[in-house]
Amino acid sequence: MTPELLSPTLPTVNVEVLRARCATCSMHQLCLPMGLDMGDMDRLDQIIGRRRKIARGVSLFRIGDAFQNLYAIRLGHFKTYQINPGGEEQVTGFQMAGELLGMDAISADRHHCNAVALEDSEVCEIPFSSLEQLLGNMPTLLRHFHRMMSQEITREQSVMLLLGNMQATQRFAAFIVNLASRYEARGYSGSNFQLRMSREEIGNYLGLTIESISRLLSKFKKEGWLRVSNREIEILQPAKLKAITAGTDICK
Amino acid sequence: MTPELLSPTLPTVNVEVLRARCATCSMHQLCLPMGLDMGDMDRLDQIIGRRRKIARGVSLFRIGDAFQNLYAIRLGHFKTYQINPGGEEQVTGFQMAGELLGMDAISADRHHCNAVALEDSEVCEIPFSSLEQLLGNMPTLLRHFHRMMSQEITREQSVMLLLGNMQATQRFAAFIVNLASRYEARGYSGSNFQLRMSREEIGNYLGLTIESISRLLSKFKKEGWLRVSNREIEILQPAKLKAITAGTDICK
DNA sequence: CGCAGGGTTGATGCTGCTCAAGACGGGTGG
DNA sequence: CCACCCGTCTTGAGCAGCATCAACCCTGCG
Repeated sequence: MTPELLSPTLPTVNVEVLRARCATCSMHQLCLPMGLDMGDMDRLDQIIGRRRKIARGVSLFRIGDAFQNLYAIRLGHFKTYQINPGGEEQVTGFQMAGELLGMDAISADRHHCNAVALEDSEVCEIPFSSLEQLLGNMPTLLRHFHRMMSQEITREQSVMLLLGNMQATQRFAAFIVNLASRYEARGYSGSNFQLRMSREEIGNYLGLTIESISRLLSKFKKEGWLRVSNREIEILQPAKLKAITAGTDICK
Repeated sequence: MTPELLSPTLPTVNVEVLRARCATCSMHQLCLPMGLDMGDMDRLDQIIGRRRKIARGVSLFRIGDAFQNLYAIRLGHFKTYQINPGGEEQVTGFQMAGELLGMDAISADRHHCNAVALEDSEVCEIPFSSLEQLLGNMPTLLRHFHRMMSQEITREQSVMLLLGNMQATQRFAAFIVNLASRYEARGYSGSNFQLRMSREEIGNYLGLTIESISRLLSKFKKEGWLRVSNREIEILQPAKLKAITAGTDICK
């Protein structure tokens, strides 16, 4: 692949593989290998299966699929959603690079949600049985894996809080603030970013309709808290948004 | 303690300790030791700390407490709740015997929610650092622990679904059906049981007010789906409740 | 140019919240 | 034993926040 990049004077190295090692991945400080030394990171690398490209709109896994792998997102964004018996979606989360997908499948050996790429993305396939073996021998990895699972639990608890007792304005502010902080943690701007999801997906996630999201965006724009253009977001008053999220500022 | 129970002709055995072993606990087929052989169960027993009694209304842990232990419920019921910045509670779950408390604290070494006994209860204290060491040497235990964490994730996802796109009637039916199935899994009646939580706690959990819960109970009674007397519940039409939960039956 | 998909805005209505009053049940003290 | 009280629960009336329905706009694309 792309052989023109390989100078003949250099030793032959498979570029794909090189690119794909944990040690050279920009997410290794957030992702599973966090805190591992080089030796351990190599051992982890060895069990990781394919690095797969997932095109926008394509499913990584679906409800009911047999559980084989966890997936670490290298690049891009995903949404996960469940289907209620009436056939309607419920978005349960938006995931970005450095996050792990599929942990809900461990309990029953089947996936409980669908995961779809919101844009062209890349993931690392982590065969769970191999990972579990490795965990037995690598306390640092074990610890970090538990932290990631636990993080998923606390993340969901905060969504429960959001859905259970916040008003629409507060929910939406919380959503924006949450995205901003996650981009910041990844070294991107926390004040300028693009929404990778549609209004409909946001509304579904927040337990609101698409119209409500649209109105909220208009209002946040009118109030001067945000600059909005299509899916482009600029946060103009981060403190205000945080205050609304916190409920300090009861502004409808 | 209770020396009158110890016949002088039998070898002296500490009754408290006997009572407290995993192997003799009625919950060992649901709880952490599930699937362990006797040897492994003994090793697990050895790391387990105190068996503590928690009186009704007393906190097992609070938000911000340093994380030391997970807790397995031997007996009784708990609720977990978060506090939003406005000081209001949001109940995030009700736990019963055989379930594990505290897994959300692994990620940050601090508890993220409060856990309060809904009635006089008993828990086993499981020092997490010891548990993690043990997990490295006991693949079966490791597997089951991951299943339990994953179960917590899927449980919360289904609450998100409930809060995100169900109507009040459906939420409440889902709540009752969920309780029933959990009692059944524990060998209790799935059609006759007592609510251990107040109307207010139910409402808070389901994102509804106490008045709504009260009205829903009255309605379910009037429709002949439930018999209700104070906190005593008898399910008269389980199929109906399941249909409402599933959304098959759009009955408001 | 026309179309499709996504987004915005307005008018109206319903579900569940708020506020208020009263009932019930269990516990306490006279 | 009754009177009283308190917390919990029930029921009713009115209201508001968000959903629903509908029309329209914008943008990209064939």
